[in-house]
Amino acid sequence: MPRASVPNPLHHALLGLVSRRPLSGYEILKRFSRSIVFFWSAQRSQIYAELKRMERLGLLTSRLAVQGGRPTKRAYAITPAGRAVLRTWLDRPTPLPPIKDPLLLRTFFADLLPPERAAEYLRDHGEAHARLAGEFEEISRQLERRHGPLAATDDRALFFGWLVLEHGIRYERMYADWCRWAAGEVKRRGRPRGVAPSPADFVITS
Amino acid sequence: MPRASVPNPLHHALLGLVSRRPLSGYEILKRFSRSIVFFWSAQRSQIYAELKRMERLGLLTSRLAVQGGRPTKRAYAITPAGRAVLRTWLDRPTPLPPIKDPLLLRTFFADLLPPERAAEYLRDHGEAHARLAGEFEEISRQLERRHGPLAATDDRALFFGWLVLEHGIRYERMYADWCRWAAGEVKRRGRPRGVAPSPADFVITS
DNA sequence: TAGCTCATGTAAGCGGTTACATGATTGC
DNA sequence: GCAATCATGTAACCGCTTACATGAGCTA
Repeated sequence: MPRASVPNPLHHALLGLVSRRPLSGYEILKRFSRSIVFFWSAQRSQIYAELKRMERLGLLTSRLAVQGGRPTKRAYAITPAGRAVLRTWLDRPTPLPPIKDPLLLRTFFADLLPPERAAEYLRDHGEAHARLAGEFEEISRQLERRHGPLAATDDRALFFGWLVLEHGIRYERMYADWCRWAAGEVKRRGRPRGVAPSPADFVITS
Repeated sequence: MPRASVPNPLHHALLGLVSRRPLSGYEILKRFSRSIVFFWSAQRSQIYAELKRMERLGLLTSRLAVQGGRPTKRAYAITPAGRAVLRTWLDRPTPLPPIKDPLLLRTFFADLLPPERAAEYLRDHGEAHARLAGEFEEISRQLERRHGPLAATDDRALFFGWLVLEHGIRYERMYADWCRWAAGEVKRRGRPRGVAPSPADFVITS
C-alpha cells in the first residue's frame, strides 16, 4: 500500500463524501455541486483527476459497476488509510481561510473611477448577494418542511449541513447589506471636492 | 513594447498601489501587508516575481535608486499601458469570489467527530474571528482620530479604504457570531440519540 | 433528430506556496 | 556581538482552471 503522503484539501472533501457510502465520480460530482461547492469550489475535471490520484495513494479503492441500460460507472469506496487521513484532518485545528475577494480589491482602488460608477457596481453586486441569500433561505425552508426542525434532527450529517447552510445565509446577507451601505456612502459623498487628496502615504493600518 | 497579454489578478493590486506613486518592491510589500492582504492574500516571493514579470510585460518600468546608507532599491512606476490595464479592470464587472473555507468544510463533516470536539473548535475559531474584528475596529477608530469622520474625508483613497475596512469588521463579526451560535446548537443537541441517521442520500439542496 | 442526462477522462499551462539564499545597516 | 529592519531575489512544485475529447441511452 503506497504511503498516504500529504493530502491536498480537496482530498478531505472527497473522502468525507465517500466515507458515507461508495459513490461514482458522477455521483460525487452531483452531491458536491449541491452542497460543498458553496464553501469549497472545485471543477469537474479536478474531481475526476483527484479521485484517480487518491486511488493511487491508497485512500480510495474503485471497481467498475456495470449497469443495465446505462453507461458503466466507477464506484469509489474509502479505505482504512483514507478514513485515517479524514479523521486526522477533522481533529486538527483549521487555519483561517486566505481571502481573495476581487470586489473588495476593486473597491479599494475605486478612487480611480467616477463615484457613480462605483455606486452602480456596488448596488449590482449587492443584488447578486441578496439573491443568493434568498436561495439559501429557500433551501433551508424546504429542508425544514421535509425533515422538521433541523436543530433537533436525528440525522447528524443533516444537522451539520444545516449549520453550514446557515453560515451561507448570514454571509450573503451581510455582504448584500454592506454593498447597499457602501453604495449609499459613495452616493452621499458624491464627486471629489475641496483640497487635493494625499494618497502617497495612504495605508489602512498605521 | 511587449503586448500586455492577460493580466493576473495580483497585477491589478500591484498596479493600483504603484499608480499612486512609484514604489520599491519592499515598499509595496509593506503597504500590501497592511491593507490589501486582508482581502487579497499573496506571498512576498510572488510579489517580487510578478513585479519583474509586469516590467517584462510593459505594465511597469523600474530604475535603481541608490540611497545613502541603505541598500539600493528598485523603484517601480506604472506605464501608460499599465494604467490602461488598471482602468479596464476597474470598469469591468467583478465575478463573485470562489469560496474555499476549510472551517466550513470541516464542519460539514463534523458528524464524524464527537460533538464536544466540534463545539470546542467552533468556539475557538469564533474567538479568533472576534479578535480580528476587534483589531479592525481599533484601526478604524485610529483612522477617525487622525483624519476625522471618514464618511466625509477629502482623501478618496482613504474613503474607499474605509469602506473595505468596514466590510472586514462586518465579516469578522458575522463569522464570530455564527461560530458562537453553531457551537451552542451543537452543545444543546448533544450526543446522538434515538434512530440511526440516513446519511446515504444527504445533500443540502434538493 | 435534437437535446438532455448519464458517464469519464486528458493536456497545457498558470497562479501561487514553500523553501532556499544573500547581504547591508542600525540600534541595543 | 546580536537582533531587527531594510532589501531582493530563485527554484521546485503543486493545486487548480480551461479547454479539449468522447460516447451511450432516453425523451420529446
